[in-house]
Amino acid sequence: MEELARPNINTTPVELMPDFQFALSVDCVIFGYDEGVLKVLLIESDLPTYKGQWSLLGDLLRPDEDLEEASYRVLRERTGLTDMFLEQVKTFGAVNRHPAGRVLTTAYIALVNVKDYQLKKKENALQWKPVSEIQAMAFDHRLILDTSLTVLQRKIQEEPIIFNLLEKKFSLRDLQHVFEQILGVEFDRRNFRKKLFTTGLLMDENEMEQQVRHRPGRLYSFNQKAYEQIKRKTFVGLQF
Amino acid sequence: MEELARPNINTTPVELMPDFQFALSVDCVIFGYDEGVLKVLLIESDLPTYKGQWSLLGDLLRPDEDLEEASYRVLRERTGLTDMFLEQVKTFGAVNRHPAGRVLTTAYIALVNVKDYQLKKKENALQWKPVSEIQAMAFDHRLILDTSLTVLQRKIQEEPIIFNLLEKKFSLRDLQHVFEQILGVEFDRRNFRKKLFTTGLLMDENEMEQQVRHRPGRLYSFNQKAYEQIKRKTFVGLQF
DNA sequence: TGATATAATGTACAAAGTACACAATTCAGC
DNA sequence: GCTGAATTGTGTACTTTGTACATTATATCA
Repeated sequence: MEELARPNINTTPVELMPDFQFALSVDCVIFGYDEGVLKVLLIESDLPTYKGQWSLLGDLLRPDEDLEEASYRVLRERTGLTDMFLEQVKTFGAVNRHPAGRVLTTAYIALVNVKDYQLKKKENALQWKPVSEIQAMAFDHRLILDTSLTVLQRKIQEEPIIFNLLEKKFSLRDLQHVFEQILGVEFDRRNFRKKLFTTGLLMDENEMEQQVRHRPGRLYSFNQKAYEQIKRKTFVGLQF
Repeated sequence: MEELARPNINTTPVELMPDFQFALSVDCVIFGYDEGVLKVLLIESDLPTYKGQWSLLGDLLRPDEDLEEASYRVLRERTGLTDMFLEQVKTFGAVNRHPAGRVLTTAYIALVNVKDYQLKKKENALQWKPVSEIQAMAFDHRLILDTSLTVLQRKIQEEPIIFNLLEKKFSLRDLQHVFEQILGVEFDRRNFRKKLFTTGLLMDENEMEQQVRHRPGRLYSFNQKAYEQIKRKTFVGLQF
């Protein structure tokens, strides 16, 4: 029971000025699915310590800005996209994680459809890198990426967020391949279709794939309304 | 694409001094299971804004301290406990969440066995409150509590962390009741037993309950070694 | 028109989840 | 020492979900 008499921020009025000595940043782990491969959007760092290494897209939090707002801003400034799926993952607070001083960072996962986003030529330092090919990264960004990928793997099994990686209309083959890429497993095609159809979350668009060099498949879209109705019945069960 | 030329913390060497103007805190949502009820350890606030309202246990992050370390320190200082289950939940960063200035807070969930912890008389502002009876709280702590409870509900279904709330040796009745308290559902007793036994995570202690006014039940403990071996086979399946 | 690539479909079996009832044991109170 | 109250411990039939697996159909390309 050390230091119990010390003024506490939650219980005692204190002058905080000497405590305002941290910087905060947000880092966005922007996932995209492109040509059958899970990729993440990275940028080359110019910091002396990490010259030429890949880094996540992030920026400092501003004094008048919510954390959520900051992550949206980074996404918007870097990709031009708005309205993408974005969710907080974790805050990384190791003392020496940033060479400029005590900077803590809150990581966000974003899921974007790479077809909605064309890389600007001016931003040639930005690159979609296949997740499986990424080696070392600047700062603790490799740890952040690994953590985010684990969270993504869990979340796509619990909520139908994976559709954010695909175009509005998609084939079941595409859908299955995204799952397989992210989870690192393979599904039986017939069982996968059966499972997905029984969720009731797929809406038949009555259209076929175009310009494929094989028999075209039907196109489906995510039925948001059906999901809103289903999701109230929260699942309870033990699975460890 | 606003402000792309602006120096960026991840890519460009910048002088950060003017950006170090945030304070950080950790807040611990300390759950305990006591006499059949899920409780959380709270403290009364003395801040003028929240006089007399209940608040989570938290403290300011120190300049030389990892986030994790800070949350362990709060737990240790307040409860005298070490080695409890502790896990980060989320960081709350609304601009006006703290009256003293721009203070962001990272919430941690802790699971403790209340039998290990006896409230000190000096700390009479501390109290175990049944989660179901908590109304308004100081700051955004009600939001933090609600978020943490949701996370706890998810996590106890995915990992065998619930044993942290019980004594080393427990009856299946106790175990079932903790699950039911946290999840807000009721299980069939026979099916619950069957399910738990087939996990292979219960070790029969060959002891019986003492001093109960009914037929005593067998006591079990959590088999950590069995879990270490099982958990490699990560489960894959869709359940939305 | 033949080769290649993938779509679409169903069934049998195994595993897991669910619903449900009765005898046995301990203590408390008389 | 008997009775009532509370709870333990156990099994089976049924339903639902998951899994393994092969054939025909349709489009493009050469």
